[in-house]
Amino acid sequence: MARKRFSEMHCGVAQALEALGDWWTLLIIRDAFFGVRRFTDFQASLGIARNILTDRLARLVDHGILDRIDVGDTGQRFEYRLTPKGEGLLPVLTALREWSDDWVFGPGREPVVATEKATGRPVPKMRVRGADGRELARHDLRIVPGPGASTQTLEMLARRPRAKQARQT
Amino acid sequence: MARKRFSEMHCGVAQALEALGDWWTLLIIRDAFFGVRRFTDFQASLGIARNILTDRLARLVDHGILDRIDVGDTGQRFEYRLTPKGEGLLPVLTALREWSDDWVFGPGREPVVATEKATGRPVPKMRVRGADGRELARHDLRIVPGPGASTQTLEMLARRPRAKQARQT
DNA sequence: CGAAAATGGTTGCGAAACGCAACTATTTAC
DNA sequence: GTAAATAGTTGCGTTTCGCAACCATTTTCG
Repeated sequence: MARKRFSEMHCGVAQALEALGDWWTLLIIRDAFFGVRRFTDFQASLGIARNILTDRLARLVDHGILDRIDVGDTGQRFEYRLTPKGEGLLPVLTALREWSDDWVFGPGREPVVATEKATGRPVPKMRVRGADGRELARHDLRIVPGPGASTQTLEMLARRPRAKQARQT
Repeated sequence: MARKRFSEMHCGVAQALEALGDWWTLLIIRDAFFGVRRFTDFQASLGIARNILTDRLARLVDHGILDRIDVGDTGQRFEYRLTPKGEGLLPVLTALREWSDDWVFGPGREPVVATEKATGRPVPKMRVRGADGRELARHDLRIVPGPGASTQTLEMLARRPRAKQARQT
């Protein structure tokens, strides 16, 4: 058994990772956001092996992230298009891109910039913000059980993690 | 050759994926955000194989996302802690969790909820917003070359993707 | 109409990655 | 001083991945 499945983990991050499958998946979705729809175009754009691409596309269709529709007039010819669920991944892709803009490329070295089509102005960076609009950092947050919390979730949240400071209580 | 490397792709999403490596990596980081710091605790929390955990932690340290620090008073005892670069992943984790809240669990079934420590109120969902604060969807965005654009980037952006509509020009 | 190219895959093979269990070497607790 | 905890490493068998070759339709072009 090579890959462990995350589906049984009752955690949003794990569930998202389960659906997105592996790294190729997000690159496929990125291409889909750019307007790529055809098998051959994904393959040429990403350089992914064809059998893997077949598998990933099928998995994305199973998860309701892409639709596979026959656009052939007489015979069949397929296109893969983002569903609303797939389009909902825009914040995920944006967060990933902005993170590498900040921490991999660095300011002034961004390979691409997102702008508003209407105004041409750059899109401000996405941040976690409170109800008052102020940016929140890790320690400003408290994760509490939600309406769908399982016992597994509860015990995970109850666990007080050890750290060096708390060694001699 | 099993895994293809994304490092040579001049794309922010690909670069982020390169650094984050594979799915375990983000779960490790999620645990780190929850306060987990010890090898054994990561292992117990995730159920990850120990050799894989060793590899992933080392890779995260190489990428500057975690620091491995010796907290031993006499001998050595290690802890892995998020660096600022690692803490910068908060929007990525948040976007993933919110996506599965919206599309996997559904409203009213969220396993966990992020609240503001100061007020106790739930943290509003993160969205891509324009300068005027309005939410932007996929088609409101235009991706243009940034200051660090390579020829590879330019030709990718120049490519007009085929779609069924454009078949008979 | 007929040949060639494009499209959208599937199959087989070798290499790399993964999961599991066992083992090890320090360090800490009792 | 012995036992347990910590932080790994090693070996082995299974799974997945990348590559190249192959295949069945469908479309294009002369």
